[in-house]
Amino acid sequence: MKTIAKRSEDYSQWYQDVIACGDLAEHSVVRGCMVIKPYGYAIWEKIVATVDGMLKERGVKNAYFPLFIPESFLEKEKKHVKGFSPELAVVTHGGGSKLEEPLIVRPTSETIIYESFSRWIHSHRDLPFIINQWANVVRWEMRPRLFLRTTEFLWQEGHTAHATLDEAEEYALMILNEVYVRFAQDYMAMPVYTGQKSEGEKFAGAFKTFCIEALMQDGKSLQSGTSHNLSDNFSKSFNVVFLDKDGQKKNVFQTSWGVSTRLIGGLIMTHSDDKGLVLPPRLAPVQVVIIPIVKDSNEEIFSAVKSVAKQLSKFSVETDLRDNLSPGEKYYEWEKKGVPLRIEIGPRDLENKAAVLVRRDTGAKESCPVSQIPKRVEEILEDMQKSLFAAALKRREESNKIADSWKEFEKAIKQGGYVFSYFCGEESCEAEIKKKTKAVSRFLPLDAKEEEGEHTCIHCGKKTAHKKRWAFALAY
RNA sequence: CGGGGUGUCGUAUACCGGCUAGUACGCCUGCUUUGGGAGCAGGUAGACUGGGUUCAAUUCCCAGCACCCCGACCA
Repeated sequence: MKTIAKRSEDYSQWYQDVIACGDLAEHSVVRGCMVIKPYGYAIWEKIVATVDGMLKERGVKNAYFPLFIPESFLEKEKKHVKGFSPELAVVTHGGGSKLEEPLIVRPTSETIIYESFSRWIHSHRDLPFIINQWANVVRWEMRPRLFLRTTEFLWQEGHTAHATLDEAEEYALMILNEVYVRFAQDYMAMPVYTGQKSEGEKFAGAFKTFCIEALMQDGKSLQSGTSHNLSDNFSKSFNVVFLDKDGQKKNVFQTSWGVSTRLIGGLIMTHSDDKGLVLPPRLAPVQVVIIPIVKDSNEEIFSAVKSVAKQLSKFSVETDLRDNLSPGEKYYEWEKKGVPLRIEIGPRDLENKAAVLVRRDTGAKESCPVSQIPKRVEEILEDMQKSLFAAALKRREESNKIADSWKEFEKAIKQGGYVFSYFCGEESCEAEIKKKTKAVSRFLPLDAKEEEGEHTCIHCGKKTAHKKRWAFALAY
């Protein structure tokens, strides 16, 4: 039987074991690519349904653009192509002959979408223009890891055009705060910081990159979603112009934003334990599993199981009636799959007109009268959703550190978690910090208060531009 | 892409320059079982790929590929 490594002993192995034992995904025969198995894909489908719903509530419309992008398109935005060229997959042949112009398998779709924007947008009346697509993208990453960094991954990418820079910024932040933060915290139960990326860390071609960032159980940070204010960087290259109210032709200001299958990696590393996957109730493909404990009177037990399942029809319920497995084996199996709540019904319970409810996160067991089950299930799932978030938040807060000297900084980074320090923001300085500590700046917190006075960079000692401390951490 | 490591049934492993590649778990069939990884019986399935050395290669050598770890890259 495949066993799960302990987090404390081999975190990386633990991560892979949780995925294998949870039956989420496996490596494909193609380098760096994964096969997302039905149970793992069901989680993704829940993510898609929820995020898509949140976007649509905000007036976002879905569309679909080609997988292939002419090479010349990428080259139109210099920083963009420079940032992405090392990781591109290029198609040189099609239909048995060499292509006139190579096609890039999209690593992201700004270029091909903005070519369409240039033909679709004419007037200030067309703005804001808002499009999203759910798609696969390909980035030839050097070091793939299931869900966290795969050669091909699934995501949504939203693209907008606005009349002004301020409006673009506002929109980028709206998506970040109202969609990504809320989804991460309310559905994934994963606490996130919002922040702005440094020059060195921002998206290739962006004016500003905003992010949500979450702390994993091994003390590393995971960028879990991004929202970019692209300013008019791309609209100049792709000639996306509109006739403004004042009769002037102007370039649009743009945003792009995305979350990907990486979220599943974040979900795993936020909640799961040494027994396997732990899923927040709101994203669990199976929220409740009912396991009969069969003695002689099978029929009676089975009908009790079915009747309880029927009462719980508003939840995703699975009844495990397999007769070749002992109850214990079923417990282990569903625990590895992270099912939030297990209900056991056996002869003893039948006598008491009750069932045993067992929570996945705490292992707490309780006997519950049959008539109360729907209410209790609802309460427990809600409580679990909240307490998973609270536990993750507590873990993050307890590992947060402030460092105002280099010595403190080096020590704090080694301990894991976020380290908050003043920082000049310069790329060269950041590169040196990385060389010395392996840590990089993760973000300049959006909601932190500015502190009066002059501040100097933790590393180079230069006066800082911002009156806030940056968050540094080891990162995925 | 640089440095290191690993490739044996689905998983974990054993042995071996030569004989039918062994074991456990899994899986399949049947019966008996079922309150935390059940029992019996029968069955299924394997040397990453390609070259080389050799009378003989899963074993030794080389290359490729894949995975893992450390860097650089990254949602």
